[in-house]
Amino acid sequence: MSFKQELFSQFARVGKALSNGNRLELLEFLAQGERSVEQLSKVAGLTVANTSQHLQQLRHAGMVSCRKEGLKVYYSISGDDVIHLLDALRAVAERHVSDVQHLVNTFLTVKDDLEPIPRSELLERARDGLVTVLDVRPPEEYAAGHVPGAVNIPLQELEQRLGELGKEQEVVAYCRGPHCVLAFDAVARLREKGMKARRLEDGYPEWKIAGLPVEESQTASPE
Amino acid sequence: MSFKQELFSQFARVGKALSNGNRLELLEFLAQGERSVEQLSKVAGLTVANTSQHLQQLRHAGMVSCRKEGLKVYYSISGDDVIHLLDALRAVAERHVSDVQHLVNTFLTVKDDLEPIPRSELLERARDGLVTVLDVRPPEEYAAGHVPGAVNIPLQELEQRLGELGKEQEVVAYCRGPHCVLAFDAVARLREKGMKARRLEDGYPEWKIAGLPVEESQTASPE
DNA sequence: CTAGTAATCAACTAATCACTTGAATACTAT
DNA sequence: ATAGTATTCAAGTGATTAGTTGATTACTAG
Repeated sequence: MSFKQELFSQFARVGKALSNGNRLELLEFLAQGERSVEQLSKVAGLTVANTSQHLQQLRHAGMVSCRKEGLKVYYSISGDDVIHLLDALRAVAERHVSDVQHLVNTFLTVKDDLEPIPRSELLERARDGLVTVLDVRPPEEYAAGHVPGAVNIPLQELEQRLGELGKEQEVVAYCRGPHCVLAFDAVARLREKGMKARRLEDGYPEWKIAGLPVEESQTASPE
Repeated sequence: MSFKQELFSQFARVGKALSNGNRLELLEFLAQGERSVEQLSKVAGLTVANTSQHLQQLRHAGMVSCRKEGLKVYYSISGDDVIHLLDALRAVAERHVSDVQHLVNTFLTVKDDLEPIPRSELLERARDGLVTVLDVRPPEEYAAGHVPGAVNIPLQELEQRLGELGKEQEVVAYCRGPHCVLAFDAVARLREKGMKARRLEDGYPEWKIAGLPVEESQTASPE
């Protein structure tokens, strides 16, 4: 029954795509929207050639697709099922691998205080002016699409631009996904300054997939 | 930001667990219920030592847990989220990796005729006596739990025991999971004999997770 | 205590993988 | 054409992985 083995090794090809930390990081960035090879290589801290190789593996596993436009090649996640797969992977890692829990716990000062706010709640509370929505991703990613009304302050600039956020107002921060550290970090820093801050559950890709409204800036890269 | 890298490599550990065909096969068997190392090694066609090593990797990734009883060590899937992860993996592989589709297509004579029947439909149609439910897994797995009223005829015996299935009655076959070949094979053979046969969507683990009723025989291995 | 069984461990080989480097391709602008 | 840029290809190296084999541990039955 060689058919069986063939089949399992095809599945394993998808598994292999998930077996490397750098590839998972690339996938997390790609979950934001399409990106060029160069952008991805910078953000993941890899050489361009290496990034290209990883992307090709992901493409062979059917997880990303690419589109050539002029000189640049834009890669993107090839379907919502891939995002679901990534979330399922995260769920298992988070629930079972105690090291992950430990990492998250030690990174955050107080865990229980950091309950994320559900997506469903955010929209109405933002509309009522009860919270300020803070997008801590880099401007390019913000431009490509963000939660309506969100203020964009990249993490590096947070300390200087604290004034832009109301001292009393509760801040809800979000970033790339449920385990992107940016929002965790932002919340931790805001809390250090004595501000009320929470994290949005998950991140922008999940928000978008959930069918909630998004806003795009004019400088956005083409979708 | 070494925290980020740590985190991604923890996720990658789970990904690595999914990166080998034999491990995926072991997981599929484990999705049926708990199994001893020896059972698993036989069914996957691996040596006991090698099986043990794979199982330990899975355990490190938090995907399976084990329980020692006397001489034997019984492994089992450590949570429903693991089954969801496996399904998400399958979904991506199936949808995107054209080779898988090709494999499935060539293996089955006519694809469009082989639409699986949804779980929800099966129960009522079986109750009304419209279909015969056929479990083509080995007797041990059948004994450990099966769809109520299902007839157990392992694939090898199918040809001889054809008489047990009504000639006119439609047969719905199921096995271990959405891509276990047993049910595909059974349907193909029954159709060759001119019988009406379809596959149940997914397999037994998904049935059980969906909270649908199951039946257990007295010879079942402990759950 | 002894023999026997289930599982794991330890040491090893062949294969695969991640990453680097330098060259090649594909496209754009001058 | 020519130079310049983004990406891919090809070849090589060190690290990791899959699987084999034989020894070792943990337990049971006589």
